[in-house]
Amino acid sequence: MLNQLNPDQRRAVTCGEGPVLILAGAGSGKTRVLTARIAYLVREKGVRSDSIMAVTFTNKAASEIRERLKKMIGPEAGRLRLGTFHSQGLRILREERRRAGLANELTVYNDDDQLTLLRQVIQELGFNDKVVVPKSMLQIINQAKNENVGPEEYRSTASGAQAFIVERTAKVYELYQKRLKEMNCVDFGDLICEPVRLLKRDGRLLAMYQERIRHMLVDEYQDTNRAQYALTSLLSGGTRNIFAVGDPDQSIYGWRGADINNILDFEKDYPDADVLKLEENYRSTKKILSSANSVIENNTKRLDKTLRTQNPDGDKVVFEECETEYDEGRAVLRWIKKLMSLDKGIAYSDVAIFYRTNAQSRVFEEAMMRDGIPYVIVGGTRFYDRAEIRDSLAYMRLMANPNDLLSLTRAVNTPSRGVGPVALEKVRSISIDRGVSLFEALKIASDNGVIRKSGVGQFIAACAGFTRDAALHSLSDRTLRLLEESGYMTMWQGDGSEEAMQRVENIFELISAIKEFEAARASADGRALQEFLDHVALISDLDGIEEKIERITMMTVHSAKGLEFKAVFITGMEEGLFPHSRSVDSVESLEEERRLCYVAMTRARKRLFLLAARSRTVWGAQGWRTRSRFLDEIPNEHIEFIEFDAGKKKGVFQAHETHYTDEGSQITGQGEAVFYDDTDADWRIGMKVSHATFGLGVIKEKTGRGMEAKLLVNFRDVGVKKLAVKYAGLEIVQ
DNA sequence: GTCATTAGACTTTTT
DNA sequence: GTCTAATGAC
Repeated sequence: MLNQLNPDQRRAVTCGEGPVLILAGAGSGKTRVLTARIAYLVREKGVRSDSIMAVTFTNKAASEIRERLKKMIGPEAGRLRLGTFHSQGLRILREERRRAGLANELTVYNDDDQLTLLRQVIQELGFNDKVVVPKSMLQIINQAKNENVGPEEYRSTASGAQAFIVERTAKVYELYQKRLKEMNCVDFGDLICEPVRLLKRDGRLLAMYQERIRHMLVDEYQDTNRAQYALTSLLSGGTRNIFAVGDPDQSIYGWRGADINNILDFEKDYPDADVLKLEENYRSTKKILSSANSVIENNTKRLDKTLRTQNPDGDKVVFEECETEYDEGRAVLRWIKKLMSLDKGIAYSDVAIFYRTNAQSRVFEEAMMRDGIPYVIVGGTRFYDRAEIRDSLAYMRLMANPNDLLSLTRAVNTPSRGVGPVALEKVRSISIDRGVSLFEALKIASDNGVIRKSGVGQFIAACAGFTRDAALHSLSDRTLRLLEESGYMTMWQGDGSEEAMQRVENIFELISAIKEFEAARASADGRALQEFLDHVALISDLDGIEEKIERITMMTVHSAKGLEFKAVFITGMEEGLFPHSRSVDSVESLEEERRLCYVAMTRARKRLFLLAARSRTVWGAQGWRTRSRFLDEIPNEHIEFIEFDAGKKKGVFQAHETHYTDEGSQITGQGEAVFYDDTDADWRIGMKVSHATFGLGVIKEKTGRGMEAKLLVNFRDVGVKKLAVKYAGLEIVQ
């Protein structure tokens, strides 16, 4: 096992006890080291595998580590405490509930559920949701939870002019937490915060965990937030055997509360820590790697680290500037075809298209579809986010947790069964008065005529059937029957529209997912429902990528982390998109964008293509673009520019399949030419111009077209001026 | 209470 | 250019 590692990797794997930080550059064998370390501890050091906890950020990473370990240490691998932060947190919460003698009912809310609950809470408190905006509240509460700040502590931050606003937000936060608790629900943030709170409050519980966990290993340490940091340091506090692996250059989740200081300050927190670097890259060609290195070197807040490789030089990085986003799609398509014909060793599954925002995927999807190139889009609208799936899950969640008000509200009134806000309020008060669950209260309300409509009777009967048959039938069968007998399926089967049929199909796909889940479980017992719901709450689409299937992969740059492909296309290399416009006003967020770019570039093994469009339609309006500053950070000797053909600039462009009628409506067809007003192309944001009296300047903003355009120009000597093209007599400076 | 229509927001990234 | 939430008519 150790023979397959290089000296640095071997040193990392075999280092002694105590805190260890491994700074592992992209493609340097990070997962391999983490895996080998666990195997080393179990096999060479005789550490019991159930005393090792290893946390990752994605299920994919966790299962990859588990699979590798199965090969190295056999069935022992199954006893490791290995999983995502969130799954480990949930496990601790469930263990604790069991210990406290509470029911196993616990529902994990995602951000949609959070938002629904927040809207209710804001209304209940009598706030105007135009002033107390649910989305902002969600953001503030999530952020507080990332930083491990509870409602009381949040309230104590109030001071000065902001005090009133903080106080108001604290009220929302407080009631939100109260409602969650009443319903036996937790949100994503709670999965980390709540265990931390429990461990801090209960010294005996903490001692028990610290006794149990002898070794803690953390993957992607640069992406941990304060709460996750607290959790890992608490749990590993007994032995201080914390083995953290990460790369500060790949920290891309600052917006989600990741605190890059957790890794940068590791040596401060653990002065006796061993810090080791892995700087040999096994993935990319020299040209790709040094291009990526020269981009990331522009960041100021870095730990000193330079990746090197013994791989061949490879081909130059290609940068192609296209006219529009549709041309960008065509350019990628053309390159893919070219790659396939040139290199017999390359398969569709070796190719990936990356973009900064999900909205960009559409054009590529259309391009691939037109030419019959098989593809898969990772992320975007998730399967489990579709309305019909969320409905079905609401039925299931209500069965698992009869106090889950949100799921009850959704399920009981989909399809509508005459239970509006008024009836629900009655149900709620029955539940409080008689001390019964919400679902029980619904039954009572239906029996004594508070709710008259017959639909509710059918609903309750179907639910009762689900519970009654628990011992006789599988979860998947019962779920299907629940959806059929309650009248939910009929709701969609009624109309024969394409859309409704798709929805029914999706529901059957959910049923097969349940079947699959049941088959993978060792035993059939009463916990299947709860476990399935936990499973879907904590998975993402990324976990479902099947690598062997012959198709190209399209995804956001964020989802690409941890993956690698022979050929990578990074699209939309434009200012405002990459770096994103919402990230350019602060150095911190700009540097995060640059790290994101670095992550994207280092996914490529053999070929790297960068693309940009000179004009792009955003929010339904076309706008001119300047190319990304990151492109200028790559040395010229590594890059091959395929610039937009300047010869075509004057005159007429051809060969757009989309064109516009006089009324402005869009027609898609072929063979029609589209004429561009070439005077319009003369003025682009970022372009250098010269004025007779003001001198040299750069165009900052533009309204209008061609000679009618009005420009905002930042002159080198005299500052920003507003100019009308018609009168200004500007010249373009090349 | 229900349904259809409209207005508005949204598009940075996700466990 | 798409989806959702709010609104108003019945």
